[in-house]
Amino acid sequence: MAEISSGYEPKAVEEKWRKHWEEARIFTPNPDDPGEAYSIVIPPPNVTGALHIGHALNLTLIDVLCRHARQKGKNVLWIPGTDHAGIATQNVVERALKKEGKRRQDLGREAFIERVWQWREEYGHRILDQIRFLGCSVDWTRLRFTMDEGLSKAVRRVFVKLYNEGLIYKGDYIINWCSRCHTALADDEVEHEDKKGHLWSIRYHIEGSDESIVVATTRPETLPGDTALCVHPEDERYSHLVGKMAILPILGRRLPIIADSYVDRSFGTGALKVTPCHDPNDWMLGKRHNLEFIQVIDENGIMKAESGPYEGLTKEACRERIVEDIEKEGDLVSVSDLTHAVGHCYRCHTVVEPHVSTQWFVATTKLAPKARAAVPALTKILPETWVKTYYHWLDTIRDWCISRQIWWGHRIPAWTCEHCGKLVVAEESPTVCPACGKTDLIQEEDVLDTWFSSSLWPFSTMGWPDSTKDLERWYPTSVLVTGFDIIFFWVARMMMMGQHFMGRVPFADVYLHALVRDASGRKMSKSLGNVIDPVLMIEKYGCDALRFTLTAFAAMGRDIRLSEERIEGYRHFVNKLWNAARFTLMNLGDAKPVPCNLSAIEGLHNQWILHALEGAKKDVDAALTDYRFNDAAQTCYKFLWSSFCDWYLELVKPDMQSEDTVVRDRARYVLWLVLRELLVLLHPIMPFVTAEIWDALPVPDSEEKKELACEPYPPERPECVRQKEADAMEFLQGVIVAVRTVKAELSISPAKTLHLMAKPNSQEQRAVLEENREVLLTVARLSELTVTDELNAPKASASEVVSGCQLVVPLLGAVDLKGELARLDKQLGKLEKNLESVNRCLADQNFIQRAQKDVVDNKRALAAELLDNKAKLETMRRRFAEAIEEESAR
RNA sequence: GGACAGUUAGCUCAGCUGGUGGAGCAUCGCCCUUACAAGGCGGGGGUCACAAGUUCAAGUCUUGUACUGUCCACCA
Repeated sequence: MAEISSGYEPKAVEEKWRKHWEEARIFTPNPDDPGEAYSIVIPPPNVTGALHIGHALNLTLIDVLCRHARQKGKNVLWIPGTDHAGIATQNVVERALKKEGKRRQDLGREAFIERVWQWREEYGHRILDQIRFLGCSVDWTRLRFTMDEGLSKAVRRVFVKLYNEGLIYKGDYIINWCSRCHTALADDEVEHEDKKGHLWSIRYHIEGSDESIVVATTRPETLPGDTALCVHPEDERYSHLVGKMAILPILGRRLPIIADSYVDRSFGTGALKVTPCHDPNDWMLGKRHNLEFIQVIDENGIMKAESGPYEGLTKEACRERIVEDIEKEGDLVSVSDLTHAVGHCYRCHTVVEPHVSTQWFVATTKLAPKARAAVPALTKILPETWVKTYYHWLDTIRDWCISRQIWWGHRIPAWTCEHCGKLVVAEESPTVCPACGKTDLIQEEDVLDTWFSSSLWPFSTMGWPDSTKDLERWYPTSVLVTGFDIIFFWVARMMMMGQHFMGRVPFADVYLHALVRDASGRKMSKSLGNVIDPVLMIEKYGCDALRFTLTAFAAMGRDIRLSEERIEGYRHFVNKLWNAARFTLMNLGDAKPVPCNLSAIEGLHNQWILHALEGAKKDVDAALTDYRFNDAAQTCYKFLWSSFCDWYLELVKPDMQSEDTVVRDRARYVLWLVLRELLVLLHPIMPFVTAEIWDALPVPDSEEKKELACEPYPPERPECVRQKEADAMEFLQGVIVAVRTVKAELSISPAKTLHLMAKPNSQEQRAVLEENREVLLTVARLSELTVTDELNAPKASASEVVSGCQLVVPLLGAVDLKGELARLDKQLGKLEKNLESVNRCLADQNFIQRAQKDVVDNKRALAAELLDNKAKLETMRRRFAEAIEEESAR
């Protein structure tokens, strides 16, 4: 296919390659394949999810890494999969049920779970399709789901082992309860948000005395659950009351007054009511002081019988009533405004209620130290700024509440014998009680926290607990790429589980990427209406444009402010590549490229572009190795646009017109080679457009055509590194720019051809100008080029100095001479300023003596050059001023 | 209350080990030059948040201040 259309149209192209990659199973590696192992597990998106921009960033970066690793000859495995997302998925299905007027309880557990599986069958592939849509080079044959059979087996194995080791236990504890989701939540599933509320000060009378203690509370509805008052042991205001009894308002119960240094004397009245069942700190106080535990709010947020007259009220209604009642009794001392942090469920945003109940826990306090010690020795966290956060979390970790009172998830493999009360924890359902031999075994109702199965992901996806070839070949994984928002939920827990069960950390590197925000830096959210839908962006601008944008903005440790305009902007880049390819194909015609000896290649422009390509190859490789995605993208961008398109394609045009077939074939070959290697560099970032162009590109007879996705990274070509020629090219470019500048600033039409006279500063410059005469005439649009040592230019000439080479363009006809004078003055002004600062430096003896020698030498050379330029320009200015006088004299 | 980041051109951001401040977009001027108007060429625009310190030399290193943002935390 040597013909491609003039504007790049992504849709059909993408469709074609997506299908091809999957069908050809290009990304399905074999453990026996050669090459260093390289593996990544996908951060499994929720099965209920739709691709959002954060996924798009995450997946793009992983795909860039995987494709690049493949190019470097590694044996790459990228495992895709989804997470069953317990609470989220259950919520979705419950909502669907609600439309039918049913609750999950109406169906019963089994039927409900059946229903969830059905739902997953029907809708669960959406997110997978979107991963496909993004062009991810995952191995679809190894697709996993956190609830599939293998992973369930892994979960049970882990649970039982941890239980037997005493690292999983069951106990009463105050946990975070979401009364809407009807389940316990782990500490990090609670989001704290500052809310405006009130602080009520309530008087508690002291038994057998006229005295009273005023305490402040933000939650008066918990008052019926009070079982003590607490003050600081050294607080003189209250010390005489410690040990006495206070009377609970309204209910009249007697409350001991205790002392504990936990109390902050300076806050409120320095006295505190203790409600052990409804506040985590009070719970701690209750345990420490052996207080009574009275639960007054139930798991639905309704007041229990223990709350006496308030039984049956919602906790909100109860709050109002209690405040009213206390006020009536005259014990409401004051009400003030207070802003304080209130916990919300991270799934449904309902206010979380501390709740005492029996739950299962993983003793993460025991597993944490090893996971901490692994960083950075065994696992490197990048950017490093997150290491401290990781440490801090592990240092202050509490045991992990893993039981959830929902139905969708891995059911806890524990059974209680109804007869003897024996608790049996086993991988397979026991048929008889090992203690009494009876068969009345009831399984735990609760399921495990979704993150429990996620924490096993790096090895469970590779087939653990079986010993598989995949595990042997690809565990531990090379790198985990994920957002920093799940460093605790997921990363730290995978570290603990990986170390405990595999004996090795699950990944060598952890790369934490930024959050994608909107153009003004706000989080993207549906309610703000500022979400950018990646699927829509792909449809509008093409997948490559989106991918390139995300890569270009993925600077380490910095959030990304994304807007649609940016994606639109990078679409231009994709199109630029497309058109550069069109130019190349057009000029190759039907001819196949004929390789020539690169170490002896002629033509400054050829030498230069090959030299620049070597630099780009090195830079891109180094950048991707260091996870500097933005640098890799930037290098490609600059090389393609600024070097290849802006210069090389223009410089090579005369060659293409040349009668000399040697010149022409040589240029064709270089053009072909540079484009080809550039396609390889860009392919990890923009897989589609590059694959399409690659496909259209002919190969020399000596080569077999492969597909781009399987093409290795281009080899280094030391023979193409030519610094001297690159410098010469820079000079030539300077000359061309000078001519253009003169035209533009003096309002001479770019189409107007001019006579350029040049007085070179050296033999090298002379040679460069002479040897590139054709290029100069074409690209700088000259009518004539005179290279001379004797400048016999008319006084009315524009002039420039480039690297000491004097350039003069006679100005004929209707040119504004004053304009040139102004231009020269501006140039001279700039020179003057530079020279001054350089001279100031050189005049400083301290600098001369203490600075490094080469720095001083460079400065001196610079000063000399500036001085030379200045002298030359001043001469020209003088002559020019005379020309103007002569003009006006006429 | 702790911890961490950020502050560079109108906007979004690069600037590695200190040595005359960069890119993209936007803006202005000129061009439909046979790959590309989703383009080409050229120009303008910055006491690098503020202050002190180290140094011959600071956007770059140190400390402090201000503002912005994020995360963690049991202030009732």
